[in-house]
Amino acid sequence: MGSRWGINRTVGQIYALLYVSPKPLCADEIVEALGISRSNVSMSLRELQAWRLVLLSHKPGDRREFFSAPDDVWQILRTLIEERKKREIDPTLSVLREILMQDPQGESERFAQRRMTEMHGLIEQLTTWYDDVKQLDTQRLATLLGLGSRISRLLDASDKIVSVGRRKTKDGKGRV
Amino acid sequence: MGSRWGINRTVGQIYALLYVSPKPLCADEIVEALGISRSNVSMSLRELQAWRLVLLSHKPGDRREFFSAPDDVWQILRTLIEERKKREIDPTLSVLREILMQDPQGESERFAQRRMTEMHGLIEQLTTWYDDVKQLDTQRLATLLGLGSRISRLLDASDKIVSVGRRKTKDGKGRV
DNA sequence: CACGGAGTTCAGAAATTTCTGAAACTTCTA
DNA sequence: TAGAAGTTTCAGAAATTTCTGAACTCCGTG
Repeated sequence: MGSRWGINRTVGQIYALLYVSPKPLCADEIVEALGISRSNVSMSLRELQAWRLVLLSHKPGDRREFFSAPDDVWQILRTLIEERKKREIDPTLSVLREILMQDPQGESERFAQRRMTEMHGLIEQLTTWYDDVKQLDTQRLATLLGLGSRISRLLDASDKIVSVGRRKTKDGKGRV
Repeated sequence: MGSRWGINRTVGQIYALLYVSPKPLCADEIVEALGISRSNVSMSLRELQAWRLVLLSHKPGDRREFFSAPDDVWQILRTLIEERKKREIDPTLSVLREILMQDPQGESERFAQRRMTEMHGLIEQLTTWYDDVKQLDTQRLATLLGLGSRISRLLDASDKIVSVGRRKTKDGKGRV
């Protein structure tokens, strides 16, 4: 299924298996379930650990390691996004910053820099927003999502809250 | 640079080139600039068109086609997200739905279905939210992003707006 | 209606990514 | 300290993806 989450096919398969499995699995159980090599499982689990997507557990008197996915899907999503940001967005941002440090040579360079400044600004706005929003607990996040189209009306109200500061709002409608 | 946007390296390079280029380019100019084969450029441009990421233009008395990226980065982002959703999220959702139609056989199947229901719910919540938010014009979207951490406080206020309906809010603070 | 420039197609080559088996390593136990 | 059970590593094999050159289509022109 969806193997375009920044991880490869096998890793995805293993994670899907752990996700739907009612109890933690050990490496050999995964080998058997998916028909892939032991070493592949080992490397893939290592990868999942690097992504902090799996939980490790042990049974008393058993040396094997058992793996499972977190219970909370929201938590999984948060981890996934956090890791992707770390691996993809952050490096992109710093490359962009480096380029923007240099002085542009000639007209087309200037244009290119302007464009990259725009791109940088966009990404930075998004990550700033994300860094804020990720602080919210899942409950509130769900409320925010559920708000949906009403968000627009609310925005108008917030224009006032923000611009007028702490003064009382007169109504919930807003302008435009 | 960032070639993990669901498109391949060359396509990314070409798009980056178009993005920073002050004027539309024709296929041969891209060949020359990037040192890749004509056929590769042709196929990559085709791909970019399929993603609706490029604009096509012509010069009078010239049969060649000229390509460029939209001026507005926000618009580029919107298109990118929309297309990825169409290609990745939507198919995932329908596969999930299909699976959830079937009756689970046995205990572990039941568990698996519960898990998939959770996943389905999560994705649906996110896409519903997205479908709403994408209606907003860029101006408002920027405001929403800029709101950042204040969003939390606002959420508490919105609890009231939503639950009390259209009545006037007493202050912008909220509780907690 | 043959020519040439522009664009496209596609089979195989090249590059990249992923997977495997065999050997090495680690711990625990007897 | 030998060995059993589990895990890890890694060089090369296999699979997949991407790229290319050569042939082809599609116009408009002289």
